[in-house]
Amino acid sequence: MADKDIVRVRFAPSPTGALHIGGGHTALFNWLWARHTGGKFILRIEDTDLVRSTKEYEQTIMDGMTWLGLDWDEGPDKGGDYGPYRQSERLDLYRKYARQLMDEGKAYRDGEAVLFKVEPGQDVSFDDKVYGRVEVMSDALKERDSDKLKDIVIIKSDGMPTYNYAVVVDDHLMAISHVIRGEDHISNTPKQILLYRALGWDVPVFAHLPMILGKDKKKLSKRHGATSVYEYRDMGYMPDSVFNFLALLGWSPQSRGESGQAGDEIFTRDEAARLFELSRVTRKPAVLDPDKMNFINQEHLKRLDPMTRLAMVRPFWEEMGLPVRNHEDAWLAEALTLMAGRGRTAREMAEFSDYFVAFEPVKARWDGSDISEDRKPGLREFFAALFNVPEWTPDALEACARAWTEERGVKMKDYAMPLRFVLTGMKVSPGIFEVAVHLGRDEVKRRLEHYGLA
RNA sequence: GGCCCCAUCGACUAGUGGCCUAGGUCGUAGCCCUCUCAAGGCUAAAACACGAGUUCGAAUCUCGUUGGGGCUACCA
Repeated sequence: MADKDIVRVRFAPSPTGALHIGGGHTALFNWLWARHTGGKFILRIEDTDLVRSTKEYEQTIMDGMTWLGLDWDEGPDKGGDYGPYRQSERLDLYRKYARQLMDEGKAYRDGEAVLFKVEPGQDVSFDDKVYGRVEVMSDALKERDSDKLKDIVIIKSDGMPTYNYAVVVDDHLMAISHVIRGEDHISNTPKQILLYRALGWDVPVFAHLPMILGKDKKKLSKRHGATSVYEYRDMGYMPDSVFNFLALLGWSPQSRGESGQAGDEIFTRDEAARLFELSRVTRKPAVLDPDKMNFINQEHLKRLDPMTRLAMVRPFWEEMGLPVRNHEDAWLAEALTLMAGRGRTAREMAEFSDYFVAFEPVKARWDGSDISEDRKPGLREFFAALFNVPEWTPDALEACARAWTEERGVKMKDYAMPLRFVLTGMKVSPGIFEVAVHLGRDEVKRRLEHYGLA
């Protein structure tokens, strides 16, 4: 069969919440492997938990994946040759194989439920692509605090299949070649292997991924702050950055050259897909480091072309209620170019550059009262000199300011800082002459006049 | 409790017996640059959990200890 060698991987979330950072990590590695090998990436919705699953969450998860740039080839919304892709729509399949197992005497009814009989003494070890050989005997599948072997529930009393059973039926029927999932599933694998064997099916290749932990080394949860990918979006992180950051958790690009130097850690999705190797995935659980996330985001922000950067920042300016529409896009984009390297997220960039969009925020945070009256004449003189510069460019303004202050034996700082406050209302900003030039003579004059300095 | 997995600087990691007086990145500290803050450049501090063994030689192999994590649901 020609299909035999093609890689088919899947991400199988439960629609019981938004796309979690851990889920995103798993989806990402599946995507990486599919794209690296030219295989297929399948999205399957595991909605057998009737009480917790909702269609809204299903959509939210798909939106989250799309935001991250993880496109799938087959799924509930796209269809495909192996559908349906929602477990709640595959109930007849689960019943069919449960019946087969019962007919063969491998499973039995217990009330409304169906249990699979676990026979002792079976070697259910497997070779994990990441963890290597995992040795387990079926005798380990015991009841808690007891030596009794515990049979596996495959159909629940409500008629729905259990996770361990449905996943086997679906992965086989959907011709999944590699099961790439979180390390927390390593203990479930032996049970699934038992089921594959009983059904007479080949087991897929398993590859478990290290867990993502919080700063306290505990499994990531709400306590740790942002846990859904949307929270990262709302904080102003770029999808490319979250992707890049997540890819670096449990994997690193091959060192390049004989120098032993590490490969570049800032990369695009396509570069990651090209470089990705399942064999280079780590086993150690990884702790999420917000500092590194910030750094990676800043790097991606820096590499953006001006108009795309504007598209990232604009929503935050709008959210702040600034009159973004009063300006040309190119002018706003240029303002953000001046901000280069300042701000680690789009939100920070928006907050640190609000004075370009409007004068109101400046007035709101600085009333000018900390400039004493006796300093004003000198400042007015300085600003007047600036306005006399024929060429309104950063270099010309700076040259003028430098000459003017040197001539009088005063510090440039004592004049540049007041100008900074007048124009931005902040003590930090890009080079103040660049800001002045970008705002334009008229606007600078208007702001100076407001503070009685022109 | 039982079973399974893991263990290199604060964090992410490179490393598969000699190339390691352990490399890179983030973060931290200092210096340079400088109208501020970033950015950028340079420098520094910072790790093989512990104990046995195998070996001429161990971060790398084996065993044990300790410490983490996961599973042990008619949740997924």
